[in-house]
Amino acid sequence: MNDSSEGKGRNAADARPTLKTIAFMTGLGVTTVSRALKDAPDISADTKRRVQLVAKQVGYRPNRAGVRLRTGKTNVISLLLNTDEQLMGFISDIIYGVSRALRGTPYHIILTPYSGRDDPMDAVRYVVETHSADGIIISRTEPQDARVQYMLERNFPFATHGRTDVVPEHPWHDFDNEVFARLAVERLARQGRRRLALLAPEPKLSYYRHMTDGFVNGVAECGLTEVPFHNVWVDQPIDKIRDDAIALLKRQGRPDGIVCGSGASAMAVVNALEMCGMELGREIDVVTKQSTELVQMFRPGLFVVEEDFRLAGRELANAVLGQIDGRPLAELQSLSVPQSVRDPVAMPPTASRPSAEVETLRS
Amino acid sequence: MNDSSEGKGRNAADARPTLKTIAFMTGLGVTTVSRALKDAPDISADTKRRVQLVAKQVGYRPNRAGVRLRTGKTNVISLLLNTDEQLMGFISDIIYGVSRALRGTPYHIILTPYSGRDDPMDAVRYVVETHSADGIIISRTEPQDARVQYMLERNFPFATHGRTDVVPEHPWHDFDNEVFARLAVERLARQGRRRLALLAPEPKLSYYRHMTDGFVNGVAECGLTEVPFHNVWVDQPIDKIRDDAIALLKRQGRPDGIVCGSGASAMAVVNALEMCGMELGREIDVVTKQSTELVQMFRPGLFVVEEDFRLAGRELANAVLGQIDGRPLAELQSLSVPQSVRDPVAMPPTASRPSAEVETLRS
DNA sequence: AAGAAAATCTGTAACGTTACAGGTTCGTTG
DNA sequence: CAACGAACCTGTAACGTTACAGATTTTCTT
Repeated sequence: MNDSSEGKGRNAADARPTLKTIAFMTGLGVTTVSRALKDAPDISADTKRRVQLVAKQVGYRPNRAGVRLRTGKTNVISLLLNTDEQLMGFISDIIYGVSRALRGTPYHIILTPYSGRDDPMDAVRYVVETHSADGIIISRTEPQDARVQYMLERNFPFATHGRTDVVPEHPWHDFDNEVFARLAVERLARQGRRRLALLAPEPKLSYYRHMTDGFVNGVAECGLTEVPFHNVWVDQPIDKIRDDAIALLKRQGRPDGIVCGSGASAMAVVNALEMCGMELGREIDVVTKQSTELVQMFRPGLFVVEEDFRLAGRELANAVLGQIDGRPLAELQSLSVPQSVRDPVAMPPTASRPSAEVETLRS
Repeated sequence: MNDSSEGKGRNAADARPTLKTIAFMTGLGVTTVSRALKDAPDISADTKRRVQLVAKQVGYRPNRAGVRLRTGKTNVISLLLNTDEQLMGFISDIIYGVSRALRGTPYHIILTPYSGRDDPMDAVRYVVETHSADGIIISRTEPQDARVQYMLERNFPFATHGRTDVVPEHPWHDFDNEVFARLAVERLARQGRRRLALLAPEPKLSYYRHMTDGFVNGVAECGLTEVPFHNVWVDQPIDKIRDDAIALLKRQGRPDGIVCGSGASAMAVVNALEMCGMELGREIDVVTKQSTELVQMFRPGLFVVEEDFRLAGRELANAVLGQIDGRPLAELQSLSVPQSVRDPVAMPPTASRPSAEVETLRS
């Protein structure tokens, strides 16, 4: 036994206990304590129990800096966030989901924000180069996403919110925007609407294609007409969306149905309707995504499809963790498929809220 | 010069450069390099320049784990978040503000979420005990906030979103809810409203008192009547708020003006109005806070007061940093005072948005 | 010219952890 | 009874950094 082990460190009550503290208390070596705590095979069951008991008693918690320095493991997941105006709406839900999935694990969540003016690559590079996290979660993926390629090349664990076309494949979670758009179109068709417009995401993003595909196919299958509504995206400033929507509604063959790719943009569209003196549900119907009940509460006349960002956060977190643990790719990819469009709520207060109609499929 | 310094570490191109790398390249000792990089007085200007040049060339970045282990400094600010349903709305803005203020500093943001079911103290204790951050930001303060007392006793740097009555004082940022409520009441009075109700925050929170004080005084000064609206709080489930609001509006002497302590709750209230067949601006007026333009866009008939959570995030971050740097308390407390109520927007599209009418006073 | 002081630089140790390469003890085998 | 192996335990070194207590050289003083 190392006789100086008690003299040096202030093992008194005030300081945080370390392996050394426990080693001293149990009369064991530091190495033994370390191994006992991680249930190594070459430590006797007896010793393990003893060490673990003492460790719990004194409230031992491994020093993250020590572990990180020695092993390189940070026990951190980095959430890369685009902190621009309209994009921040649902991130709180994603955060919630991620933090829920990380509960009970040693992982911390660290935020690495970047604004749209920066190169999104910089943030990724920073985390990878300084190894300031064990895994990364990114969103707003593009079909050929440079960040994805970068991380794949460097074998850095990550998961994306949204699919990509990059090969080889990688962990992701996605909402099925194709199904969303098709459901929306079909619903509007059943309402008797014939001329539909789509407020789509930014064209460079992966899910632009999904959503427009679903929309276009739906329109074709239902024998409807698409009213072009271009150069506007769901995450542009809402003033701009509103103004463009007004222009759209004042055009010659204006739409009698609009599909909105996000809750916030739907607000702008509804605002535009009002300004044009149109009434939701009469001259026109609108289908939108909603991630919080607020959207439909504020505008009972809207058709909505639920998108659960908390679920997305959980799935994403589990995907990165799975990737870190080397689990097979198939388990790390999941698609959340909307099941139906919820009708506008009736004026008499609906007491109970229908449960979310979304289920997760694993590929 | 340590001749083995090149043999051991793989100083090749792939690995991250460390002090040792630079020491080898410059022919100096590791200590000298360390000191040169932090501009220590006992290093010649010449050497400093040389070292710093090389460091920049090779892209040196101090290893956080090394620094943290040696010095105890984590370079992390922990944001404690209550991740319950209605509370998450504006956190993305706070995060934005915090991350903006931390830009260019070595600080990272780490999230420490807790749900309402947990003791909020646990999260604080965890961070303080494991020293997993250099400073903490908390919100939802109570007049005698246990977390504040705990951190004060342990001399742990922090800042609160919301004031407390705890002595000694501590760094905080707050929105002046008293002024908000008074402005709201006065505006409603000028609209000719006589019977006002307040949808206040949870009574145990600090700002419950501020807001009710402002409301009650305003009502008294304007010679109006308060319609009691109790046992409902702004951050309760919005179904509950809506239902209670309906009950309120069906009561005998129902209000003709309502002040809402949050944007989300205002949506519930407006929804209730509709269900009771009342029209915003005719039988009744509503004043609410809005942190995003969406509120008024979606309901142009609302009176709103802007509350800037991004500003709050910035102020809070600067307050913790200031506290860590030992700056005087006076610089670490700031109050954001609303200047006026913005009137409902006219139906013809208002092109330019009036600039935020909020300024920050330092005490 | 000798000594002191200033200006620069450096090695050692330590922060807490774990990989690795031994130790020691004891029971078993031939 | 020597040799072996299994079962357990342990010390050393290293991860990258910085505080500290010297070294060494140069520049003043007197």
